[in-house]
Amino acid sequence: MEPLPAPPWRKTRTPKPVKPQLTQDLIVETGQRIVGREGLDALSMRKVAQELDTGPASLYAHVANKEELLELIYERVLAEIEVPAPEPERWAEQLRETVLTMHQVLNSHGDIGRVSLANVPMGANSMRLGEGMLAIMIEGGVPPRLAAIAVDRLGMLVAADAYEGSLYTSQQRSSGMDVETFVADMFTQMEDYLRNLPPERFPYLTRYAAEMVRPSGEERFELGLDLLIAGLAAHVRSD
Amino acid sequence: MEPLPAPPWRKTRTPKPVKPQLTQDLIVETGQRIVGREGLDALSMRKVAQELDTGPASLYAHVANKEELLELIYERVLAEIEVPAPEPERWAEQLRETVLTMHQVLNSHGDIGRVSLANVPMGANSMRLGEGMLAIMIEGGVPPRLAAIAVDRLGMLVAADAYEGSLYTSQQRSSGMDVETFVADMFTQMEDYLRNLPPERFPYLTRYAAEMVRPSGEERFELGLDLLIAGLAAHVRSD
DNA sequence: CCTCAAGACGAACGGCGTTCGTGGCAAACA
DNA sequence: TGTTTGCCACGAACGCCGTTCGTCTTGAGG
Repeated sequence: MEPLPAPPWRKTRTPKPVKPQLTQDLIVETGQRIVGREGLDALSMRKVAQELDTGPASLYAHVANKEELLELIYERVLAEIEVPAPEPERWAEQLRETVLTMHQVLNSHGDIGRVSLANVPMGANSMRLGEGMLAIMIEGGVPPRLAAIAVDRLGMLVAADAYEGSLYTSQQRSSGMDVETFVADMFTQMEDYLRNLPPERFPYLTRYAAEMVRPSGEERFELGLDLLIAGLAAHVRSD
Repeated sequence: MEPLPAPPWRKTRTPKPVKPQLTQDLIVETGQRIVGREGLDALSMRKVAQELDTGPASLYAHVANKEELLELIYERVLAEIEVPAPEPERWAEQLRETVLTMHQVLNSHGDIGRVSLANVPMGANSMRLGEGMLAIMIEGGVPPRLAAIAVDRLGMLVAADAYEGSLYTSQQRSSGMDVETFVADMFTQMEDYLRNLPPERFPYLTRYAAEMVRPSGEERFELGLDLLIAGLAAHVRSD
């Protein structure tokens, strides 16, 4: 049945407010919500469009392509992170806290951190964070050449960790189990696998299976971070 | 025109050797060749099949899915890497050399190293390398708990670096320029970008733009590696 | 009231990983 | 030797994906 033409005496109220106008902000926000809820791999232009009750082609008026959308989401998340003003005596702690905050904020938005591995981020907030870490290290006495590369390596550490973390969450998501039993299951499986390797070829792996498998993602990250900072610290006194 | 039936007096020689029988090895080798030539993103099941003069469905008799194919290629490349028997006095140098060899071998096969970021590798050669590094560190006096996590972090470092490297090569590939001019161009562009940031908000980035941009991928990798090893070394004496 | 640029969007293109069902062939069995 | 049986090859298709083209709508400026 075809819709009748509206009676002319009824004021045709504009049906606009039902569908809030499409803007870049709205698109980025929607993308961020999807990544946070279902992970980076689940983000597609089509899904963003669907969530906004439109077709995928409509997005391209506000966003150049998927890559740009990802960078915009990434930048939006980075905005949550603050960097302290340098206190030279406390440079190591400040650096540690800053990177841990990055790690924590990024991981609280799914695996969005992976983005900085696929594109070299150049947005305002990436620059702000880079500037902040560089300042902390240089004021703390880290040689500038070292500090510059350290910024790069620390960013990589955070990003790679987000990637690794995304593996487990995606596997867990598709397994249907709740997080705790899944993690427990996986741990015991991997530990068993290592422990049952042929001990004559793998004496160390079989012996230290627990040490390989047990530490949580957070412990691993902190330890890797501390190793890096310790390495930096070794260059402060002698220079 | 339909082919005539072959005259019965001609010995019908089996046309087999023209198309060497499909095996897993052949598939993996072909995949490895494609990754080495065009990069990981260019590898598709369809392309492998095409290179073998068949359809994509044929591959699934020998390989469970794309992920398994990637792991098999990765394992095949790892086979080229040897790990030395531990000499406790030289643990740091041995570790450094081993990781550098990993980095170098993996990078000589395109960006195949990225695979270990997307799946936790569990193949024979991954185990062999893990065992080797663990042995070197523990015999050198690194506390086992630390050594176990270090294996993980070092693997991540190599993988993430392969990922980062793949960005530049893919961009360079699509730009059509030769490697050197592309790298030179990109360096000056990034350095200019950093140097021309508003200096009151970014005093350090503008001042140390050269230090941020100049070091080559190889220098960055070695430096990050050395920082990690230095961090490890700090734990050897005191334990 | 007309013009015209910009946003919205349906449809389609070419690609992807994977599955289904069929067909043929060679080895195992009778 | 004749028959069965199980495996491998493969064409076709499904349901995704990012992106583009051309058309339509709409609202602001002249």
